[in-house]
Amino acid sequence: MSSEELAARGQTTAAQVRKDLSHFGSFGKRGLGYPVDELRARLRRILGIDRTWNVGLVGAGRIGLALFEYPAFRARGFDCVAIFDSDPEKIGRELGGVVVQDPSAFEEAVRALGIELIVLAVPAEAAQEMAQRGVDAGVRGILNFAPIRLNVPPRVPVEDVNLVMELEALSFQISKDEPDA
Amino acid sequence: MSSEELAARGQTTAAQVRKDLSHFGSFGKRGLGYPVDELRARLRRILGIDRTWNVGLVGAGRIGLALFEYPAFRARGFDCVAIFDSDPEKIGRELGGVVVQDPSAFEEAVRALGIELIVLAVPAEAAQEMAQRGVDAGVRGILNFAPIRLNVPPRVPVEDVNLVMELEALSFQISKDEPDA
DNA sequence: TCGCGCTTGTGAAAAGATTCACGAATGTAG
DNA sequence: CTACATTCGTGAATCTTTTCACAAGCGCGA
Ligand SMILES: NC(=O)c1ccc[n+]([C@@H]2O[C@H](COP(=O)([O-])OP(=O)(O)OC[C@H]3O[C@@H](n4cnc5c(N)ncnc54)[C@H](O)[C@@H]3O)[C@@H](O)[C@H]2O)c1
Ligand SMILES: NC(=O)c1ccc[n+]([C@@H]2O[C@H](COP(=O)([O-])OP(=O)(O)OC[C@H]3O[C@@H](n4cnc5c(N)ncnc54)[C@H](O)[C@@H]3O)[C@@H](O)[C@H]2O)c1
Repeated sequence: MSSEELAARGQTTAAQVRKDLSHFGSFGKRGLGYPVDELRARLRRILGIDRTWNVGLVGAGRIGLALFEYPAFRARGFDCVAIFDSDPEKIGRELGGVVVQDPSAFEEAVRALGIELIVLAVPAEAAQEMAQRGVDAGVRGILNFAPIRLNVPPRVPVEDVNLVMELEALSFQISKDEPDA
Repeated sequence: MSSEELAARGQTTAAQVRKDLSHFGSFGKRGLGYPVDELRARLRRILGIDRTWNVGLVGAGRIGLALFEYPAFRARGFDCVAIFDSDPEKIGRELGGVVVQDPSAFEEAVRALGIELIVLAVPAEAAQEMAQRGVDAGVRGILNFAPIRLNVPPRVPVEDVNLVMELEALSFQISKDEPDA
């Protein structure tokens, strides 16, 4: 497949595709394009998704459960192996083979199960504490839904999901074309 | 408040704050900094969040309901005034004052209620169709959770939320420091 | 084997974003 | 009223990203 076709599929340009790929190596064959299967395999390796990641879910509330039940994560190699929630009502309940645990078991479970990524879906007040405890226990990356800026060492990447801001981005794009209301 | 202090809070630099703001006008006073209340008011206006937006939720599944019950949206001016789902089990149920409707009522409701934004939380197969129907009915922006690229006219902004990619971004950042596994 | 049609990989150019640095305002204190 | 300590707004300089454009490589068919 040529960079031209990859670009069309990825909503970008052929030059961009080639430059981006060339940053990681030389994948294509001149006159022929890129061998799709091999390219995918090498990109999976570069992205670090050529393996399974053990994920811990912190907070079994509305968003946490929606995520846990979303099959696409496991299908893409992100395996939620533990759930933690402070609500006594929820502790002990089983969800798809995983039992909700008390947060006091967090550090132990991170180490025992080899959890490298956590999804933080707890109220903002609890997020910083759980992030810190996770990092101390060996967590290497955090997907954060709480609307606060987490303070963690720079070696631990954090991806923030802020859906209110996504809506605000829409409202800005819509409003900016209107001189005045 | 000075650009220095704004920068510290926003994880950026003073020069960046000043350049960004200057792009929209001249808000500060030399020697003094920016008047916070007025700055906030003017930024809200620029972002288009100085008013309420009527939002329609398409798909009352796991993620859709989690979003609907999330109070931060209404608190920030995004008011979910209608819910649509094709599941007969769900149609007619009331959730926080809003009744789940059959998708056949979609266009009518968009017009009647003045829905300008929709949240697409339906399976990927249904997303394009509902996007198109929304746009035809007058929807002006789409927050899309379905893992497909929507085809809509350029005047309608789309914000995609792809949580698998967020996790992949973490795995990449973690893996890239390791020469080899 | 040679020529031809494609397509990559990559320097160079262009465009875009960030940082620097300083003149011009602004309030304050004496 | 003047001197001074601040801090904005903004051109110029720097850094980054994207786009351009083309030599070099590849397979194919004659
Ligand atoms: N619901 C949404 O659509 C949505 C969207 C974006 C962001 N968020 C954010 O995600 C977070 C969770 O939102 P939610 O709507 O799922 O809230 P929720 O109240 O439904 O769930 C939070 C869960 O966290 C648990 N919890 C509290 N403290 C805990 C701790 N220390 N350890 C483990 N569990 C703990 C609670 O028992 C509860 O079950 C919040 O920060 C919210 O701002 C939610
Ligand atoms: N659950 C998650 O954590 C998650 C995360 C990211 C993205 N997504 C995406 O969000 C979408 C919804 O995911 P989900 O987990 O909530 O799925 P879900 O199956 O729980 O919910 C989907 C809902 O949409 C309804 N529906 C189907 N066709 C419809 C139509 N034409 N009009 C109106 N409603 C219709 C179904 O009846 C169902 O209630 C999917 O595209 C999924 O890939 C989900």
